[in-house]
Amino acid sequence: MTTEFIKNKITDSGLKFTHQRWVIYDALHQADSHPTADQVFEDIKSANPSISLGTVYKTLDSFVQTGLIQKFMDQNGVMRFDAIIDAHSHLYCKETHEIKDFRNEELEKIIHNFISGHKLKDFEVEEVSIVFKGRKK
Amino acid sequence: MTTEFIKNKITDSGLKFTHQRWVIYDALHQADSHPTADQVFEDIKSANPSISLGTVYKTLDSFVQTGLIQKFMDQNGVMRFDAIIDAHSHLYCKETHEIKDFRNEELEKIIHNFISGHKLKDFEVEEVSIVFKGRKK
DNA sequence: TTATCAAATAAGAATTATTCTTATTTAACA
DNA sequence: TGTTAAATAAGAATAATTCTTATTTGATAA
Ligand SMILES: [Mn+2]
Ligand SMILES: [Mn+2]
Ligand SMILES: [Zn+2]
Ligand SMILES: [Zn+2]
Repeated sequence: MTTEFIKNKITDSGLKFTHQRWVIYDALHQADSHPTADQVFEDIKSANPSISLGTVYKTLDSFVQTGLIQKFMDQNGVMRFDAIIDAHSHLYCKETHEIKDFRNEELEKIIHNFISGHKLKDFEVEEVSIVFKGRKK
Repeated sequence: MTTEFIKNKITDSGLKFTHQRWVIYDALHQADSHPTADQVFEDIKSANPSISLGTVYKTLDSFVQTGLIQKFMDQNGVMRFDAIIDAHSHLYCKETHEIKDFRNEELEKIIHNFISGHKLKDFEVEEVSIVFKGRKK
């Protein structure tokens, strides 16, 4: 993922291109876990000593608003950010609080079929969140 | 659900029976939504003016510890409590933040089968959380 | 029934992830 | 290169939850 590619991602979504936005997007994209705002901040602050945590929050949130990234709450009430935007599930480890992606087409298809076949008359489903909770071994 | 029945639930789980525990369990059980600790507190405080919010938190948590109730995080990072302990899914309204139960045996069976058929070698699944996010109409 | 004591509660302080406010800086564009 | 709206840094404010401690209470046994 080149600097130019990231720059285009950001400008295409209608946001000004800034150093902070580049660094934050890059850090999130390279993270294999699903970092919190604070973890992103820790990742980048040694190389960017003047960056502020408030900016990390605000920037991540504008990325969410423009559809560049996703966010969701974890079991501890902390926001987690995800550079992957297409439908996928998560494995949550109750011990380490790590969250790993679980991509499985069959599961996505099963759920999609289930929703199509069970239209609820008083609720419009927009997205489905599936979290497998347990512990890694 | 009689007072005696609630009392037995509480004492059978190894907890002392107290007025606060009775009132809190009763309030949660009567709630059709999935109330927050603060909502439970609001529900009961006019009839129990000396009860404290800290007690509501602590009591709900000991109910969770003994398996009497469940709890989970909502999308806003607020704990929600659920008197229903068997497996079921939830509908989350993005507008009102209401959470409704969605009980569907077919879905539970589909998910159960999926897990049995896809044992992950480095992760032990203990529970599955399925939330349909959208809006009520 | 009454005394005992571990457990539960009330009150308020502390914690912490997140949001808000405001002065300063900067990217985009004319 | 100057203008300006938007972005940022810094720190204060917020709010759900947890923690601390003094007081009260439920369960048990004398
Ligand atoms: Mn919070
Ligand atoms: Mn919190
Ligand atoms: Zn993910
Ligand atoms: Zn429920």
